[in-house]
Amino acid sequence: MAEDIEKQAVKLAALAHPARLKIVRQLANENACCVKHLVGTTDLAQSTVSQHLKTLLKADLVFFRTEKQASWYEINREEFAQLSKELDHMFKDCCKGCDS
Amino acid sequence: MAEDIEKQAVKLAALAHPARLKIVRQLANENACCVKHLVGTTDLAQSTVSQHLKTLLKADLVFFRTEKQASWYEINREEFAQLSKELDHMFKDCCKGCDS
DNA sequence: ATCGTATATCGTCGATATACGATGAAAGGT
DNA sequence: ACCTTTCATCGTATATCGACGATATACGAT
Repeated sequence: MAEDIEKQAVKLAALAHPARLKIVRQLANENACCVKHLVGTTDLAQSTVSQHLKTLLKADLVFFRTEKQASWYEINREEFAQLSKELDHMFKDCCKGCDS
Repeated sequence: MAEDIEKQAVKLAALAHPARLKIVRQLANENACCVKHLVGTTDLAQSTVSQHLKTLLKADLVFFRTEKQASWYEINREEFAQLSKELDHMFKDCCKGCDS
């Protein structure tokens, strides 16, 4: 469970930045985007966007695949659903001592 | 909506730390705790715990009241429910272009 | 082979976060 | 009055983040 907390923190940290939230929204709307497209919608440098995507990828919040020269990032809806559920569970007092 | 994103990011950032997640769990289980008690359960210095609580308070994730010499921090369940809902909404593609 | 396009990574730097101990304020107990 | 308990804040040291430009890599086109 201690590891669970670490992973939760990593996921939450990955989302705790306006630029990454915007990227996630974009991905949610289009399902998948290549980097260039995201650069266009965020007005950040390409290297910065790449960095943010790496953060999201490390947190397993997005999928990655390469197609020709382009890299495609796709939203991982399951992880979001899971995280939302965990958050919902966290604040409920229904599970005193169950440590989950 | 842009402000919305900022506030979301602040809340998520407040949760994006193992120590604060543990504190929140504790608060969820006991509804409210004083600082000393939280210090006991986190093996961090008292000043560090106070600092983390300040972060949670700034993000409106907890309530604060003082009673005698003690400070009581109480979980704000509504904010958690709201955040969970927003997270759930975020990854769904049901709202293309609705920007909410 | 060379060029252009799309990305990732590196190096850097200022800003922010995290931890601690020391100090001080508020309130209760002796 | 004095001491203890409880907590917040300050100062400091260190680590991590977030941004950029520069550079490296991969690959298709010419």
